[in-house]
Amino acid sequence: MYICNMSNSKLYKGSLNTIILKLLNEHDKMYGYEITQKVKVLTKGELNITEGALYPALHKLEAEGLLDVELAKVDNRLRKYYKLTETGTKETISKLNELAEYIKTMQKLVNPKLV
Amino acid sequence: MYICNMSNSKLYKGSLNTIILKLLNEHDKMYGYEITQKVKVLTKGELNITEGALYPALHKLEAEGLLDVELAKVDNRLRKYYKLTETGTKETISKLNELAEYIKTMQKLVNPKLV
DNA sequence: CCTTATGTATAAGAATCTTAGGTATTATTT
DNA sequence: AAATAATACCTAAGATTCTTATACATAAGG
Repeated sequence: MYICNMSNSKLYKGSLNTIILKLLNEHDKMYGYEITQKVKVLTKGELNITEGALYPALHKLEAEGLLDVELAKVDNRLRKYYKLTETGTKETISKLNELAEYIKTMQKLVNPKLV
Repeated sequence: MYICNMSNSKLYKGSLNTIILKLLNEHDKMYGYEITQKVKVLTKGELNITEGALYPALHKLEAEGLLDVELAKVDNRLRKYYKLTETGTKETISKLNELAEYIKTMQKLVNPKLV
C-alpha cells in the first residue's frame, strides 16, 4: 500500500480570489469546504485549495465588503455560507477581465506567433 | 501637464521565471535591462518588469544552475549577459507546460463551458 | 546643469501561498 | 467498540515572490 501524493500544481498569486468570486457568482451561496470540493471536481483533482489559503481569503473578502456571511447548522455542524455583495459582483467582473488580460499578456510573451 | 501612471497589471506569482526563461530560450543571450525593455515592447506596455523583481530572480536562476552569466562592457557600461544552461533549457520546457496547464485549469474554473 | 536613458544592485515591506497544526461532529471501516 | 476518514471550521509560522524605494555609475540630450 502506498499513498499517492498528487503534486498540487501551485496557484499563481492572486488566482484564489478570482476563483472564489467566480464560483460564488455562479452558485449564489457556498461554504468554504464546498468551495474546496468544487474546485477539486471542476479541475479533476489538478487544483487543491488548501484551507490555510482559503479561510483567510474568505475572511479578507468579507472584511473588504465583497462577501456577506450567513451561518447555518447542518447535521449539528457549523457552516458559513458566503454570498457576493453588490460590490463583490462588480469586483468579480473586474477580476475576470484582469485574468483574461493576464492570460493574453502571457500568451504574447510565451507564444507570440499565436497572438 | 500630467503624468500617465499606467497601472502595471500585476504579475501572478511565479510568472516571472517563466517569462525570463522563455525569452532566453528565444534570444540566446540577454541582459537584464534588455529583458525589461523586451517585455514592454512585446506586451505593448501592459507589463513592466520591475528591477527589484528581475535582478533577484536572475541571480536565483543562476544560483540554481539554470542560467550562465557572461560579463561584457559596452560603451564603458557593464552588462551581464544571461544564457540558458542545458538544465535551464529543460526547465524552460517544463515551466511552459506548467503555464499552459495552469491556464487550462483556470479556464475550467472561470469558463467551464468552453473547456 | 539637469534630466532622461542605460545598466546594475539591494533592502524593507506587502501580499499570498504552503505546511502544519488545532477543534469538533458524523460516517465508515476494521 | 474503536479507529479512521470525511465534514467543517480555524490560525500561526514560514517560504516565496512581488512592489517600492533607494543607491551607484556612465552616456546622451535639452
